[in-house]
Amino acid sequence: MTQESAVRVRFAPSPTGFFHIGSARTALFNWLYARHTGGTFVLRIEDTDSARNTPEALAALLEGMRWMGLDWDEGPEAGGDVGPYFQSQRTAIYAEYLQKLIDNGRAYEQDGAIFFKLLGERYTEFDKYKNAELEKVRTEPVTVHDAIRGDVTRAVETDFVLRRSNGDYGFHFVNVVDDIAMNITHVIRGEDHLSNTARHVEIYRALGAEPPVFAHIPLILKVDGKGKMSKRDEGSLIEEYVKRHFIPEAVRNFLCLLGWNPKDGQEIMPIAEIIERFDFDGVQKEGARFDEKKLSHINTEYLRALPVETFCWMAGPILAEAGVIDESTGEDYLHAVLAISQEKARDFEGLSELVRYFFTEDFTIDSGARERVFKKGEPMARLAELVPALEQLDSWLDSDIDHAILGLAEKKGQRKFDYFPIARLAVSGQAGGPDLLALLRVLGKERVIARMRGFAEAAT
RNA sequence: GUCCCCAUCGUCUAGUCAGGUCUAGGACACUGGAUUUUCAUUCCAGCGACCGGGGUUCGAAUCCCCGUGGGGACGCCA
Repeated sequence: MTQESAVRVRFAPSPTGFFHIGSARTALFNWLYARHTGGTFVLRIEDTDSARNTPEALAALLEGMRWMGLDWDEGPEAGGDVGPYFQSQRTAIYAEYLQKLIDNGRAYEQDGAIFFKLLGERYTEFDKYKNAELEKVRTEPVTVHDAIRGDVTRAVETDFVLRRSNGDYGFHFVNVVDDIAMNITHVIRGEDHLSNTARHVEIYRALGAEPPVFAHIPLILKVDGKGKMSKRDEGSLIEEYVKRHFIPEAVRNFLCLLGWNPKDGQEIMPIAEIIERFDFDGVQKEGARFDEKKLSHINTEYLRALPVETFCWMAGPILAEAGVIDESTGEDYLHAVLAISQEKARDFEGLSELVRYFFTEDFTIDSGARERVFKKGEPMARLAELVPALEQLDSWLDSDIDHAILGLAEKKGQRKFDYFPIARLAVSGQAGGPDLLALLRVLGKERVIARMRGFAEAAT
């Protein structure tokens, strides 16, 4: 695995300003394969469309890659021997390869554009889809050897544009030229390119180059409805998960599982293990539907597994951003709150609401929680008994509080847990949250007594 | 419309390539129960699928064909 290999894969996005989940997974699979084989992962920017390619768009892309933990060996900021890694800077190379095809007799000019010339008998046919008379070519069908799907045979029957009349080069051409010039050995890309591949192979052959190994991975489909997930769909942008404070390793782990699996049911795995086990044999052929419930589950697992120090370090900025804490918040107190909250949290997105009452006296009493607590027993009576009992305490450890409540219960002929729900409600306004004893301890005696008194007064 | 790819629980999937061990396994979600001071965790149980039809075979989720369904490609977009 760590052995050097000749494998060279590439991820060739066109910067649009967003990092689409499908692109992210294509990048991920390429990266996994490179790391698995000890090969080289190349990042090539397909920025031929100058109109929509901005520095911001590129930055967004690179940021997304970094967030996902996908490091590239060659490309922007990394350099490499076969650059430049921006298509916009490679026109001289394209011109050179195009000249080869012209010299070959495999390219010709028409209406100011340069077309690729297919080999075979020509005839004219009315094409229903394009609703026009078209010149078609009876070509020898091309068989593509796909590492995931096996042999796929498809014929290309119309000449296509290599260079547009405005001087820009077409996608199919530059894509192949770059892959040849960059010595790409494995092309791992979305299944939407499968039909284009025959065209690409034609170009390889015309250029006298050996086609790489192709591996077409399944597409990510909409959660509901038809078709593949597009940038307009909810949840389709990596940026969204960044904003919602998902754990990048969790998102990456989830994406690995969309279309690939290790066959033994293992799902949550350190990336090193996934790298070791990743191969084309485990890649699915069918499109996969994006299931955010599962993503959330994996994210929660990662969250709970975080070392408490890491959890605190990650939570701080999020709580600050939500206005739950500020510079005046004590380090130790914050740490204590987070330490008892981590196991109850599902995600960073909901953490702020989960812990808000720790940091303000201006919290509300949840009506649903209130209803539940008041459903049975005499909570107000219990609360009235509780306040003086707690007030007497000199020491405020979990065990001290526990003993006090237990003693009180025995004296009053109640059960210990007759006091718990109302205590929690009075100090937090909630019916759920961290372990009650820990919660009271962290809140501190003063605050607990004050809140309980306040609650009792408000109720009368 | 033409061509290409695909087809197991609601979803992600194992099993398909090398037919029997599959009364089809796991995970998410959902439901119920146990534990529990709340919430959650954990544990147990339940729900739930081989798209249809033909064939081949002693035997098919697995192989073949047709149908249907889903996805994709058919730009002087990438």
